[in-house]
Amino acid sequence: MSEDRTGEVATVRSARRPTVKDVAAAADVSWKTVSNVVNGTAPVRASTRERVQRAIDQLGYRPNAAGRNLRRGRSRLLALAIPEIRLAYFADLAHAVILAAKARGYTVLIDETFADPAHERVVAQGFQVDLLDGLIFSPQALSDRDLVAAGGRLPMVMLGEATLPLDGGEAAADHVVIDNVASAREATEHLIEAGRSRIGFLGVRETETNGTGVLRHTGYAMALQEHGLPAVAFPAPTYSRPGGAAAIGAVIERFTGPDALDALVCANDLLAIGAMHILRGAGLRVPQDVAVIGWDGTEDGNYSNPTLTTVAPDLGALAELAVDLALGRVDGSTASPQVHLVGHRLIVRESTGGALGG
Amino acid sequence: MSEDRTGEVATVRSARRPTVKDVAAAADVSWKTVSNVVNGTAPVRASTRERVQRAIDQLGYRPNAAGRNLRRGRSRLLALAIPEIRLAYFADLAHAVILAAKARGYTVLIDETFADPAHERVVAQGFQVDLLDGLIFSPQALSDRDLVAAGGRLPMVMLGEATLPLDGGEAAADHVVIDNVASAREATEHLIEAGRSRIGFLGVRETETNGTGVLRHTGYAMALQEHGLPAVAFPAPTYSRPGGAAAIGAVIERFTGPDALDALVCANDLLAIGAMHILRGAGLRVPQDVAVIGWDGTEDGNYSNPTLTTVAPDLGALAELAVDLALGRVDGSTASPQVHLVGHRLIVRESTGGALGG
DNA sequence: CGTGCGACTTCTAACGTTGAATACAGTGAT
DNA sequence: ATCACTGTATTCAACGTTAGAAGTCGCACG
Repeated sequence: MSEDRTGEVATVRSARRPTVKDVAAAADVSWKTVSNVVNGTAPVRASTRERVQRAIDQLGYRPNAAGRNLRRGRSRLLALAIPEIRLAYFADLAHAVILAAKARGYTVLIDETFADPAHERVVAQGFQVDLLDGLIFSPQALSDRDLVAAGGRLPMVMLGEATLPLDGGEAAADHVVIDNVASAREATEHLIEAGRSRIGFLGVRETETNGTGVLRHTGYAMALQEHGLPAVAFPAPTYSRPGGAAAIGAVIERFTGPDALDALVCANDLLAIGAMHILRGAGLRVPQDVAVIGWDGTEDGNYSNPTLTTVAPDLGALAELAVDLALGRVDGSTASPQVHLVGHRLIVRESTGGALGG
Repeated sequence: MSEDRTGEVATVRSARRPTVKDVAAAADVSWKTVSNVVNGTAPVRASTRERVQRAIDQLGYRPNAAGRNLRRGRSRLLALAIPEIRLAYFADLAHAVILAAKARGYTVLIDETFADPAHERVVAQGFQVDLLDGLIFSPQALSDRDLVAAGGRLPMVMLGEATLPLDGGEAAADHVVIDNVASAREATEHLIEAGRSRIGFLGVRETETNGTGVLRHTGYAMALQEHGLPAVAFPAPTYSRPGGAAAIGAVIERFTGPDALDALVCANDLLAIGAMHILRGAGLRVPQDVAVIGWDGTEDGNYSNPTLTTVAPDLGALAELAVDLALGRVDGSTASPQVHLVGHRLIVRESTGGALGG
């Protein structure tokens, strides 16, 4: 009850940050008792606990993370490495990962790799300084073998399969992905059922041999082949709106004339939106002249004009699984690395003939 | 030259993480020399440095952040607290902050507050655990006086003026903002020059008395008053696409009939896109029937249909200034808190009669 | 030949925290 | 009164790093 005269629970600010010892002195107990109060490590008499708590509030004490981490050997920090946060899909992903991590008492640190191989290598090694408990990685430039080879002791979970071995070989690290081939088949079947027959694909990249784009293209090609329809693929420089615009701008003549394409499967929503932008500029109507479909289920597509049909991954499940796998390895699990599939669903909207939607 | 037999620069992985002492043993030098090599603290002979470096690479040694931070009293971590990363503006902002921080040797940790007052208070106190060197905060629920009062010893920089005192009083913390009143006047003038006379505003919020939305509304109202035109404001539940859609959906009759509004100033791009979505659903054409303008300069607006006129803040400058201010206070500057303005520009696109654009 | 310098080592201490082991009451049973 | 016991509270040591001081060694230079 030795409140100071200014009354209330006044926060006292001093130059130096208070340590557990300052609190101990203020509460007239040993610093270990303060630690026990903070961490619930050992039983503390109610009256003592209150006294300590009051001192903590008064001094504005908060445990120092460096000291704690050093002692505990854990930082409760997880990094999420993605190509670029401005891409809506990765923002959605980051959001889901942040939530999943927070639910488990972890904090997320975001690293943008810009698909730079050198940077990805540094990330795989754990950021030059040993700070993290785990890493969730959405690589773009390097394969998972490269990364695991470069990699350090850090528990690492991969997202997307820029890195997935096509040959069915064992994964070098845990992966969490949607079934890209299957979803691409569904998406393409959807267009065929809607009566389209000259269906293009946008989003292969020269530099990739087994990435997401390649797998989606594979599913697309399988569906077309089953129906005896012709396939045609267009490369995209980047998986972005400008990338989609540039790619389609370069081949716009394929959408006019007698053999004009009447549908376009795009490797993601951004490419689709960039493509639609150019199609519109060329006087083509979506979906009347060209049906368009994308991936990722970003909110954009629900408000675009026309609204965009898309394959939406179950990001919540993906993030939770990724975080659990990473933290599992933090706690010493040594289960052999696996590829884990999470769900997806096709959301039909205007761009393939669906309704406006909400 | 005591390479092991497997040759090359093989990465050796052991159970325990190597420490500076392990490296020292491997390189046959004192641990102090290793430290000197890592930090460049003292001159080391080139040959020795190489030997140490080889040991570092071989063992995969990376300095332990906890130990280092504890000793140095710095973590080189900065937090960016924003309402939600999925909102494109905040993703753009995060990107800019991450870049600016990285250029200064800092890493960014992102916290989503969801505009929750309790959470914002915890953030202002520095996250329960003393981990950060500084905080860049885009508050939504609380005023800056609340936050500074709740706040701890952490250098804090505010973005946006959910918190800016209207009375011209001294700021309680550093702020970095664009001139919202002026930019709103420009935006509104732009519509007036384009011949619009019944101009609505979307994006006031009941709970705010001096936030961004309020300031933009102020500039809007000033411009209309100067031209003797009537003003009408619509509240928005959230600054999001669904928020904009819901808000305009509720007042859609104001856009039809004899007194129909012919322009809409929206407090941000997301509201504008949500609004355009509903207008389209109601059979109204943008810009022919209603001109629409937003804020933030997000990429969406450059690919929407129609493309969206917007006020784009200079995010690069904003982020750099914010980071510099935060780090300045880390290094002990005690300049009195100020409001710093950064530039903005009006980008005219289709939604107010401009061209399609790139 | 000593002096001075560069390169390195050794030693000490400290950052703030917490697990383990230990001390100390007070209580109740014997 | 003695002993064991339980509930509290304390002391000790260690996590990995780096700053500083002081000392060692060899070599070049005056």
